[in-house]
Amino acid sequence: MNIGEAARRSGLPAKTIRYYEDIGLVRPGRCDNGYRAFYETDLHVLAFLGRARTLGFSIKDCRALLALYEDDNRESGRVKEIAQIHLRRISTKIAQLESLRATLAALVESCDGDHRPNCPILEDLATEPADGPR
Amino acid sequence: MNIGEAARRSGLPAKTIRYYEDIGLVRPGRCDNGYRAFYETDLHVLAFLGRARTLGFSIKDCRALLALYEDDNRESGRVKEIAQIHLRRISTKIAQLESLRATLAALVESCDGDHRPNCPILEDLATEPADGPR
DNA sequence: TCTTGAGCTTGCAGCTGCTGGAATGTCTAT
DNA sequence: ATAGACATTCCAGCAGCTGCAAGCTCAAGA
Repeated sequence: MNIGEAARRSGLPAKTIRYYEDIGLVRPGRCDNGYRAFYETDLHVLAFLGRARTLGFSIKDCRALLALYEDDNRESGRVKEIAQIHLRRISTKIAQLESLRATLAALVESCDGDHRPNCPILEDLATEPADGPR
Repeated sequence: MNIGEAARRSGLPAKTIRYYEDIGLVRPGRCDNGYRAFYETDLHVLAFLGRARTLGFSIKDCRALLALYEDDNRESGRVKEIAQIHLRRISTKIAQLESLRATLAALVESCDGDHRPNCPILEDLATEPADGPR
């Protein structure tokens, strides 16, 4: 099948599929006219990638997971490990965002938000140190 | 003062300061030798930017906040509005990540993680539809 | 005075993960 | 023959820096 149908069936934009080929995540064949030729196995790979990306795995993670997916002798422990690392990253990110939200919510709360220029939010921005978790 | 000291005192890398000048967020003077010349007001701006970025405001937001910061006739309502929009974005992001974490945690939980190839995580990746919140 | 080294300058490339556009080629149907 | 829907490649751009390279300037030591 051509890239259009592969896109429709995998849920990924054609552009993204070409990009995935560029970086070696998928290897469709080629027809005589130069068009890419996708088979069912390619579709599986594309669906796999779409799902993994939806779950927030990086392209690098996807590459590793895909290699494991295609390796019949894989150890599931390796897969779990990648997923756990990712899970920890997500948790860390959530914690950071929650801390951020608390700070910002307090600032928003403290600001009258009226027509006068007085604004605790700007005061905080101007005086608090810039450091902290980047 | 030179960029090195401005970097030390603002907590921002010199590279970042140059970048901020490039995109017009800060406008230091110049010495005869071509070196940038920072004054206290520039330092205030840099600290302001550092703090705002730490709070997750985009460069675009920072530009708006900075304009308000420098506008004596500002309405604090405008500042509050920007902060509230950002706050909502953060909350949305947190919700997405939490949903992600739940899905991923369930997958991780279901995988033995041993030396055998059997792996529910890979099974999920290969079979669940790729769609959903991007 | 010469040299060394730190600090400054610019410009360009690269990071992540696509996305858009332009110019061109191919297939299908009328 | 021609329209239009597809396909191809390549180049640029998004955010927000960061690293590198080549070349200044400046201050201190031998």
